[in-house]
Amino acid sequence: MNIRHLTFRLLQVYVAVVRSGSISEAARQLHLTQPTVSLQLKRLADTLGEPLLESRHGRQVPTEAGGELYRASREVLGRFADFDDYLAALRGGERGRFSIALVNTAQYVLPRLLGPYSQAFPEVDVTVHIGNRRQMLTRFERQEDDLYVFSHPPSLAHALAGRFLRNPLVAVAPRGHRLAGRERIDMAELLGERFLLREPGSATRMLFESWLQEQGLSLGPTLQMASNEAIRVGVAAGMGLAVLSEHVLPPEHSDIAILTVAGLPIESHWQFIVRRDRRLSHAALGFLRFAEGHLGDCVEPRFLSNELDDLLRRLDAAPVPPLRGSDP
Amino acid sequence: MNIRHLTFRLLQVYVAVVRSGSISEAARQLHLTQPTVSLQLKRLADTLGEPLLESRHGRQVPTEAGGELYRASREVLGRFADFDDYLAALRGGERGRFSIALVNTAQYVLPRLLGPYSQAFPEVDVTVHIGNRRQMLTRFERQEDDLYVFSHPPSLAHALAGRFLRNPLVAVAPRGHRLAGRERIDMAELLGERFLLREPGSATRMLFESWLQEQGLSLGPTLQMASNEAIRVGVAAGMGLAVLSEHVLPPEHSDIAILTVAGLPIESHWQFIVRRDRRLSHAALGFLRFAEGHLGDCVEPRFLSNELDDLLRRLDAAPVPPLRGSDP
DNA sequence: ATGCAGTATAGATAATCATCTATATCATGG
DNA sequence: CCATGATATAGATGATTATCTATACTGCAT
Repeated sequence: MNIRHLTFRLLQVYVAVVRSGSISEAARQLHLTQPTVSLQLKRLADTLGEPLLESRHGRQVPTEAGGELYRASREVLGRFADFDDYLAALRGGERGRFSIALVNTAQYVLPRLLGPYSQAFPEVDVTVHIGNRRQMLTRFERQEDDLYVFSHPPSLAHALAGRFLRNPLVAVAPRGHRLAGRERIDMAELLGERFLLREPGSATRMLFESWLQEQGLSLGPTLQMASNEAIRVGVAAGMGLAVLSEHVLPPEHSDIAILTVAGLPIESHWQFIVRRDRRLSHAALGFLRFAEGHLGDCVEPRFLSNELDDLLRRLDAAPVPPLRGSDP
Repeated sequence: MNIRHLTFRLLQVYVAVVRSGSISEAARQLHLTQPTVSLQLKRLADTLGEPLLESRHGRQVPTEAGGELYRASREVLGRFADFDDYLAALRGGERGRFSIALVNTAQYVLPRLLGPYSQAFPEVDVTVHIGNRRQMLTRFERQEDDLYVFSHPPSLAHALAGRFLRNPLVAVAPRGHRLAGRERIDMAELLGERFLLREPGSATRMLFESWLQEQGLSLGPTLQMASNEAIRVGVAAGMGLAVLSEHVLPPEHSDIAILTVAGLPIESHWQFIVRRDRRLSHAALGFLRFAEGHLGDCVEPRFLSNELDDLLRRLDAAPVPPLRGSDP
């Protein structure tokens, strides 16, 4: 038996004949002419090198070999029908996997979205990578992930972006700070104090520093800590002041005060970034659609800024990369 | 996904690529050129409508859909490899089925052959049909069986025959019969006695009657019984005489005497008959081969008359009917 | 940067396939 | 025995496939 000439179509035809017990009837069912089916059967029997059917009392009945072929065919066709279902689920975004890379600060909010999403799509494997802005940029350049969350995206030459959440940076001080509660503090009044800063490469630090530069200000003494949490706790403990994303503060933050500094909060937005040169996994697309529809249910209204519909529209329009996929 | 254009060959190629992680390497293994394999992959991805491979660090790695396709392909190819094994077993006669139709009298010997055979080929299903000559002729004409055992075959226009066993018909009488033990009895001396005969349509009866006709004799009173066993018991009980196949008599038959009538035993041979217009099942062929080789171990030497080698040779030479098989 | 190994694309060709119509053969049930 | 429905065969055709050689692109290692 030469498997090379074996076609799934051939098996389908054969199964139809065995089922109906008649070549002509199978031809009708398959919308083919009777000679076509006859010939297909002959080819099939030729490639297998065994007779498959006998006509008994006018009905086509499988021989010994034919019976086994029928069983094999049904299994095999069934397996590929399953595979087809799998593909459909994959395409519908109900199944599959995607990876998303978050800038550190975003990890305080994104779970609010990812939680309900993976509740709704339990068959999708999500991998979340977290790091500071610089690390995310590296991942982005190496095309390691399906989705990225940045506040300020890198060059959008090969990517599309869609804002979805406001990310205000506020100045914080320990609860009992002398300026806590005062209106319209001037930033210059704070420069003498020690500031707790994230590491270079952090988006929060980058935004803060460029804002300072715009104002023509520069900081006094600083202390560097590579984690928002550590900084928050540090501020509460009186180590100094800081500028942090409002998302970092717990809803009730009795040990920390937000200072109403003129010019603050620094407004920025988180956005989903999608590379245009990498085929977006169906699951990732499904997640974006989910985010577009359910963002309002997952985050506080004051942070809402959902421009994902626009992103999705542009993704639909984007030229699809070739089917074999490209290098990540 | 359009299953119509899916080929087993295509899956083989795909599996080779996934296994080796390289298109060029797969091409080498398959004795194809690299562009051929590239193109096959493209076609495969096109018919499935999903990218299947991504090149990661220079290796071809399946995507989500590709991984599932790989699993499906392996299962499916494995299933057909099994089917191929099955076919091989079928062709080797190690497996399958055949039916054999025996003239009544032959049922006393054939089990000696069928027993060891089905011991040796436990995977073969054998169906044995038993009846008198007339019934066997009907089955033969309707092509209902793979093999037939006759003493005198019907027309051999569409069949081949091979003798394998002597079938002497002897005259039997109850133990104490007046002629028991006498040498050279003349048949005429017995005609006054009642003869127990099989039914018309029986081969034994036919042979006996045509022998009588040759001798210019005719029987006196008769009694008809449709079974060799019944006749044998009847003779032992003194109901009359009979002419029976020697095979019908048990090895020790103290209650019955064989009369040494001049011109008896009537010599005949059982033969296997194979229709030439019906494709012989591999299993049946295997049985004939087994019989040819093991007949000597299974029956008493004095009955041996093995001409099956000749039959087998002629079977090999016979033109093979078309693959789809013909009507039984 | 340079070259190599791997991959993709283009263009060509012979083979095979799927499919048709038309016709012959066969089997079966009145 | 014949009419009818089922199957096989023949011949034709356009589409698809398998496969090649030649060449272009691409990314990694030197």
